[in-house]
Amino acid sequence: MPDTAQKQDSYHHGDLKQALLESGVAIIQAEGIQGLTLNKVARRQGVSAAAVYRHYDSKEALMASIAAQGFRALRDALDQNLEEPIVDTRIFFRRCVEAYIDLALSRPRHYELMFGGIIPDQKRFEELHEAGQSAFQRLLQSIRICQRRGLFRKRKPIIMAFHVWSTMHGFAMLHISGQNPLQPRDSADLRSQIGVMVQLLRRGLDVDSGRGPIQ
Amino acid sequence: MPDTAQKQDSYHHGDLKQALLESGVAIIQAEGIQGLTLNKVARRQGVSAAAVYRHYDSKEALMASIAAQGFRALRDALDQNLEEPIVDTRIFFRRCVEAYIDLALSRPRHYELMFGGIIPDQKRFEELHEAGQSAFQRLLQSIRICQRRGLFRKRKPIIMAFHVWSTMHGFAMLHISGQNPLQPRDSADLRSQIGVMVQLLRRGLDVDSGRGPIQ
DNA sequence: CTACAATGTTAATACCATTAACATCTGCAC
DNA sequence: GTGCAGATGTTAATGGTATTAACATTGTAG
Repeated sequence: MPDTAQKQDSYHHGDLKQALLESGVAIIQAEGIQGLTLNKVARRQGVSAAAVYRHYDSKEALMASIAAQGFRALRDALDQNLEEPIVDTRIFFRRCVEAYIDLALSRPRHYELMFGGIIPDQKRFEELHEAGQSAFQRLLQSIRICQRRGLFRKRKPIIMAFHVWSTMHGFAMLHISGQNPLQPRDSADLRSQIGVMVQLLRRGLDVDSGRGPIQ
Repeated sequence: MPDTAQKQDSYHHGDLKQALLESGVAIIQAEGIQGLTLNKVARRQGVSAAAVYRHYDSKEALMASIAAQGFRALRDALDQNLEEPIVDTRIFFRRCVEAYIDLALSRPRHYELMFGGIIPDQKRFEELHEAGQSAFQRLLQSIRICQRRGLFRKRKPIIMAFHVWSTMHGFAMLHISGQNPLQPRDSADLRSQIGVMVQLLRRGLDVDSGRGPIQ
């Protein structure tokens, strides 16, 4: 039997918890949040709906796990960028933003679950809260690198990180919900639009170039 | 009978459509999107659940109307700022951003309904689509004013407007969902955080000050 | 081997959205 | 005014939903 231990024709499933999570992700991608149903998730694994409750306290708890998985994917995407050797800081920053947006747009329904307010008090779910924090930590670290390498001013990095995050998140969310007024036709179009965002962000955050203090 | 015609003890309600909408808004504010139920909306008006279907095709259609109402409120907030005499363009822009954020944070659950992906294909609902467009138009106009008055560069205003919108929207959404890492304690704290955002946005968009072309 | 914990099952409950069939009211043609 | 048509309510039914309780099977620690 391969790594992912699975039993055939057995009363017990093997690793139902993980399997349910994967089914949940698949359903959300295919049918959106409204389409996610415990019955459907269970049926997909050939199991009764009540079986879900042996692994998740509620539908909400399952959704929280699905959302957490999304945050971990976000963290990994940023990590991957952090691991590559940095030759040009501007390119490093651009890749950071691209990694975020690409991930969000590649699984739009999943992203909506993470941020759409479907799960009210995210802090109630330990796993979800941690995953969210860890993703933000990677962004924070990326910002610090941009500061250290002289691309950004040396103000409180957490403030800058939140600003970058806001912009990326707003872009992703508006685009996903069909409210991007620029309506990019192809992926090259989208990429250049991301380029503009990166440029405007960078101008906002870059080192002072002969400008006086603000206001 | 006064303007808003209402009948007492009558089989017919008077203006049930509008009343249902208001109930829906109230429920969402109080209990969140999950708490919105046709039964509850109807009960609140002392009417059967089926009565709702005389005015809205589906629960989704009611939610679309509620969301549209939110977009109109957004439009009105921006309009109000546009109507005031502009003495300082920087202050005008700051007030524009403040108006947006204040409105979003004053009715967070409502805002989530508008943008959280709960209503999948917003363009299916004429009223909703129009309301969204009209709100964006006001933002666009505000940006044009900032350009005309020399605060912003004279690039395509739609690009700048979308960037500003992304940032404001991301800020509002992250804050609402409890993911603002700065955790402002009071409204003064929040206001200064908005101030930072405005400043960073403005730096990104302002007229070139001795900088060469980018990249 | 045996008892127990883990992990499945079925069946029941209460709520939900939606629809069909029926009831009442309002307004308009006459 | 009379009466009819359409608008706007009603109740009752259907099928789906989350959740729980009571029961069944299995893996495993002793």
